[in-house]
Amino acid sequence: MNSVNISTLGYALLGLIHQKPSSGYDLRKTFTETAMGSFSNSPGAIYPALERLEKRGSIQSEVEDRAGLRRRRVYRLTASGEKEFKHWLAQPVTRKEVVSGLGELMLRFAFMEQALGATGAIAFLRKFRIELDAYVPELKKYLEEYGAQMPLSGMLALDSGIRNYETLQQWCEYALQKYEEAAAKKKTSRVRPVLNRTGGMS
Amino acid sequence: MNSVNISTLGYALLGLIHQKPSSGYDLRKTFTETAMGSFSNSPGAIYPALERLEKRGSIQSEVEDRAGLRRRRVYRLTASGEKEFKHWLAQPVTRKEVVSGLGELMLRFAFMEQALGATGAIAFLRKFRIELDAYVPELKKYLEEYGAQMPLSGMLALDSGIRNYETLQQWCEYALQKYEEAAAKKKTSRVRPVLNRTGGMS
DNA sequence: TCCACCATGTAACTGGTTACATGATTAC
DNA sequence: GTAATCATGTAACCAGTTACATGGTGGA
Repeated sequence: MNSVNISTLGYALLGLIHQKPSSGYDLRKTFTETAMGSFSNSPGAIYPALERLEKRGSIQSEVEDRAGLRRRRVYRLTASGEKEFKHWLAQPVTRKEVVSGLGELMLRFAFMEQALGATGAIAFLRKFRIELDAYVPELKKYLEEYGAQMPLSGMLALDSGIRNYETLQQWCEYALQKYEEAAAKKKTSRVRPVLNRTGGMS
Repeated sequence: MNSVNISTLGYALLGLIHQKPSSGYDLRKTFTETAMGSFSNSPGAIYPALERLEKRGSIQSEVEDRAGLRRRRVYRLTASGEKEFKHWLAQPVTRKEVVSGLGELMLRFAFMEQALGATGAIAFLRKFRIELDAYVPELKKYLEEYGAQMPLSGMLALDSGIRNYETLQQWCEYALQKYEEAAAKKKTSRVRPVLNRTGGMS
């Protein structure tokens, strides 16, 4: 538990390593090949970030020396790293993040279930919805007040932002519903619920 | 025309100064009070950014010494600054920006009309739509392929991203329509079109 | 032989964050 | 006199970008 903060990239790495012990190369591949493309896959970002995390004691590495292939340094979470990761996940959704940190917010949510379970995900969604419900009317009011004196493209840009937040509101409802469904299934069948693909995701 | 690149914040400043010559304090206020809240309003970001822009010759300052109030340094665009600004605006919409630079993209659009006119805005929207139309199916395919093996929250996070891009597609249509309307009005009435507020923005 | 892929690093640079410093004016 | 607002700066720190370096393995 060092004093310096962990960056968004750092948490993304913690989350992926939490899923499965990985090497720097694995992580880079994840960033290039999966939908996490918003993160940089450059070695100059990832390897130093891993070093920092190791230095602060959140992860620890082990060199895997396999015949043939080049040795790879595989990282796994330490107990304190897992604690930090969960603490990050459990952070309440703030207004500030809703305004300018949506990416990190969604990252948190993506990792949430695996580390905090459905309960954590639901709590997150509820708080998120509250913040969205407070923010959207403000944006609309702003558009109404100043829209007329803006050039059309400025007005439309603002409108685009509002639409995005409204879409998030709808998404919150949808996601909460999905969790309710999953909970109901669990209750009746006593079996780990399989994803219900009816109704079409997206 | 220095060699170093201008950051997103730099372009945001150029755009605002292009609208109206401003002091650092004015610009900070804009970031705190308007919908441009995603930019930092900290003096440690803005004043150095203004200095850099001035050093490279994109803006130039003049100290306004008004009786009573503290002197303020007011910046305005130079000819070369305006050229750089317009060049940035005219940049084609790339896949990369669609994936991880949406913020800058919308910033560009917001400033577009005022500097490049409706023609520029329309060209932007068309290219944007093409990139979105190419990207959205890829995301959906990815969700279909890997969604089942992801935890529900991961799947939902991805779904949220897809919804956002779909909303942008719809927004593109809407925006293009608005520009067509504006063009039609201009043609028939030969008057600078007033914003049509019917149909409800957002 | 040379390319593609596996795999890890380093070094220079730079822009943004946080926090502190300063000082004038207006209103209470 | 003191708080709020106007107004501009500086300094330490740090993370990420770009680009380069290195080297092993397998296949064409």
